[in-house]
Amino acid sequence: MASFQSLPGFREFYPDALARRNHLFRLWRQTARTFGFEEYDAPVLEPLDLYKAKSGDEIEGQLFNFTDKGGREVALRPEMTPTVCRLVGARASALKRPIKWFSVAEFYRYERAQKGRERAFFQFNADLFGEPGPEAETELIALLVQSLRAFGLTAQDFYVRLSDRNLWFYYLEALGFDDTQTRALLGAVDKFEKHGDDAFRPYAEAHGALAPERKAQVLAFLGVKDFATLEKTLAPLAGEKLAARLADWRQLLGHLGAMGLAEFVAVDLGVVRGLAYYTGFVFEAFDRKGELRAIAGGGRYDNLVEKLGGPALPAVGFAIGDVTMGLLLEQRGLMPAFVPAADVYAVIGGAAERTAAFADIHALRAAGWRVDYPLREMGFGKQFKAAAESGAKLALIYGGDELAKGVVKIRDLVVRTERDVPCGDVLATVRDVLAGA
RNA sequence: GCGGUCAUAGCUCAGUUGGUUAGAGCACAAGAUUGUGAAUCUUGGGGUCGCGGGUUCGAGUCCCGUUGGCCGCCCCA
Repeated sequence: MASFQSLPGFREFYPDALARRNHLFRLWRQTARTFGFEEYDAPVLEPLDLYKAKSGDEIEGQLFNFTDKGGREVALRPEMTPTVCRLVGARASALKRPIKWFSVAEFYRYERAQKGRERAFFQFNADLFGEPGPEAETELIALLVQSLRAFGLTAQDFYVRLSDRNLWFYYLEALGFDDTQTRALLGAVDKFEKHGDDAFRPYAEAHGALAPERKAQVLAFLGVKDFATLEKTLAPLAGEKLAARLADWRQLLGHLGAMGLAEFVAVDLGVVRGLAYYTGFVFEAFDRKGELRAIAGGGRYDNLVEKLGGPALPAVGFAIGDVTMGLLLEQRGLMPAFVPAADVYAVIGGAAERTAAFADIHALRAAGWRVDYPLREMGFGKQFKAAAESGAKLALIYGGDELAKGVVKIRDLVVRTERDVPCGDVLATVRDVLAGA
């Protein structure tokens, strides 16, 4: 047993685990690029104030933060949003619009590890800056859906719940709630799915118990699960803002439908996301069975770039975490088994043959083929076993008999045939055989 | 931060009311096998039984503490 353990919530990636992680990264990157998003990265360590400015002082309890040797208050990044807002804000006037950026990065949160939650984890973040209309949400939600479908997940496996904090504000304003009450009520809505009526207790303590008819109206809106019901519920509250907002909804749902993504998107006003900085559409991706934590979350945050010192710049973004995503893929049998496979395995007779083999081995590797051979001298039987286990398609046999004739024996390990090839032709022959296969 | 539960080999686990030198399967390695394939047989390496303390003639086993894993609460950007 090792004397030192890794820290709680920090994972070690042995080669098979890293192969699975890289599988996520590879398809995330590939998908983002097909949507025209560009990759960026930024420091892992940031000023503590960057996160306090965005989330308030209480965030400090959830951060890996410390004072560095220069007396700076710093924190390991717990998320990418403030950082990307700073990057984009600093060059906003020089960046071509729309700004479509993504990153794959590790984050750190000082929280208790649980299923689907670690203290160090990776996220795929995608953000679109500079577009105030629902065209931005269309792009982001389409990218989110495709980033999950790319792994083989279907509409039976996951869906995106779509909601709108603006509509909640309009609705509650029309019901006569002021801004403070509205924010408290959104907190209750956020918790309602999990806590039921208890979710309203903090509101009641601050503002007095809700009148039964008011509560019924809140619960009715919270329970809206399709667009027709949404329109019907809002019909009595006609107004210009509301009409324009419903037009945004129609456009967003229509465009997602045109992309063939309707079955992945569910209207659900029960989602508001706890974060106060979201300003419009919000969305979360969940597994259909409801067994796991959220797979992804995102929404519009039109005020954040300015709040963090940049120009006013509308933005929409989302993040997918690697932990829940990995669990879902394992559950659905969609995580491939990654077995490292060589292209060529060299079977080598003895010391003299070894010297002759090295020229070919190195030349093949330099040409891009993965070539393995036994590091130490070994019986032929064992070498052929190793060749088979290496996954190689071809074995190159450097035996005394062959070299005496000036040839190398090439064995096809799949169909089990052999032929002699002149020593000088090995590279060309291997290339022909492997390229043809 | 709070509560529950668990911890024996790389992995999955067994280990009797406390009793000699802690076991199995898988995995890994060597041999059978100095020229042909995932088999088989034989053999081997690998453990301060998470860590620390206590009770006892004697602790993997009982008690206390601690660390870590898992589950739930808080939180979840």
